[in-house]
Amino acid sequence: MKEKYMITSVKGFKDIYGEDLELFKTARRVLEEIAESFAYEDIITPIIEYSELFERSVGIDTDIVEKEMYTFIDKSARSVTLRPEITASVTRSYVEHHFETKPLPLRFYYFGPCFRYEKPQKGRFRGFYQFGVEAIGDDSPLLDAEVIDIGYNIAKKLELKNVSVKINSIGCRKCRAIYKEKLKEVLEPHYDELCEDCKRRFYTNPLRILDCKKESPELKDILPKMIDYLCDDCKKHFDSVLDYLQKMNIPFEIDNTLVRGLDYYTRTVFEVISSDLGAQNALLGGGRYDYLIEELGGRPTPAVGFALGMERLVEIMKSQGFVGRDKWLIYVAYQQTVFERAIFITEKLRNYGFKVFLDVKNGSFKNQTERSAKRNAEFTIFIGEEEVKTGSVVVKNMGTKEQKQVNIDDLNGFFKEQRNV
RNA sequence: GUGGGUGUAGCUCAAUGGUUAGAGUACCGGACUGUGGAUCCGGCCGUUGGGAGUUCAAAUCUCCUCACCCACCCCA
Repeated sequence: MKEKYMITSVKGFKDIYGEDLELFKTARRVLEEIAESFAYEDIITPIIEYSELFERSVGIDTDIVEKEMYTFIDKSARSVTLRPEITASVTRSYVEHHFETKPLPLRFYYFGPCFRYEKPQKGRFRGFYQFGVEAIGDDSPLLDAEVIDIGYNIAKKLELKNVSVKINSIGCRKCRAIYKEKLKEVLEPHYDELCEDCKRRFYTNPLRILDCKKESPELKDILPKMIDYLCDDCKKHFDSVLDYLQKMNIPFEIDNTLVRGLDYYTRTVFEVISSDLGAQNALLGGGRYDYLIEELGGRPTPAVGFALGMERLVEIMKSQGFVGRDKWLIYVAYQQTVFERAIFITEKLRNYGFKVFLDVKNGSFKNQTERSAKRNAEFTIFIGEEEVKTGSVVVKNMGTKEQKQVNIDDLNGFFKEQRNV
């Protein structure tokens, strides 16, 4: 009871257990099934990488690299980092193992923990799990649409309410550079009207001013739209992605203010957002990253993907009353005098594949029935001297309170049948 | 890094600056060895997050600090 010296989990890191873990596991299973159904292949990469990987991929000027990485010097004096995201690792792996010699595009999905040293709040932690997909080696707009389709299917399969798909194009390095200049040109006369954050953004990342919530609508109205500045190829690509989405019956909203904070994105960017998430409303986010592979030393290779926050997904499922609890449990109540029969039947049922609870406490049947109820068992089976004589057990359905005598040899069939009801 | 909110028993919460900080719930035991989470009785549970100060007297007032939550920034 003395908690003075209690050691807690590290700030921003959480234990996952109980109901949350059930949802977590259910979600993970569904995500992987969907990715597999799109013929994506699993890949596991290390949770630690040389720091340079993220500096070159995520971008040296981004918040993630500037102040959020768990970076340290290992015993051979190399700078290593706990991964803040996984796309960089997958592309590193692609280059390192010469995956370009395989039939392209390659399609991967991944799942694992990530680390960012941030101030925790709703939907944001220092240790969190990401699921994601990456399709590498083709610039077809159909591949963009396919990746978005996976994201949309996740929401559909898990019956998520209040979610929507937002999409935008931020162009390639040619047209985005032109757009940035134009944006600054228009903003310059209004520099003094900008909020403190935007004054900084004006120099670091002017695109960010687009989605600032503080700026006046009048100012935003005069800002040029990226779509109007896309080069012919980017425009064609974006229109084609939208066309595919329509043909695939995926509802979406074009959001001209959608820009993303990682440097590697090009052309298509998208998010699936939920109103159940608070300020951190993005369930998943991603886009195209056509320059990343060559940035990491590979030959120029276009790619597209997204990452999804598991904790956020679980949060949505919880707020929508999703039940993931596996309640299938048989509680064995027995009289102490027939323990041997009880343990025999228990093991038999376990071998049949059922989840069987054998209490270490014995007590009266009343007592044991109470314990069974507290454990949320679906069934209680009673084994006493009478049952031993007749070679049967009494099975009680704890939900309906019905009970019936079942011959020991019929138990497997009986419970199999119950499970299918 | 910057703001705001909250810290009292495992959990949910009480307690005008004034007895030994209390309830409910959970847990354990008994009533109770052939059937439901009940009821009754009993037990266990606190350096009031931590530290300093004001005061005859602090859970309560002041300051500092820590933790959690929420928001900004940014992101999954």
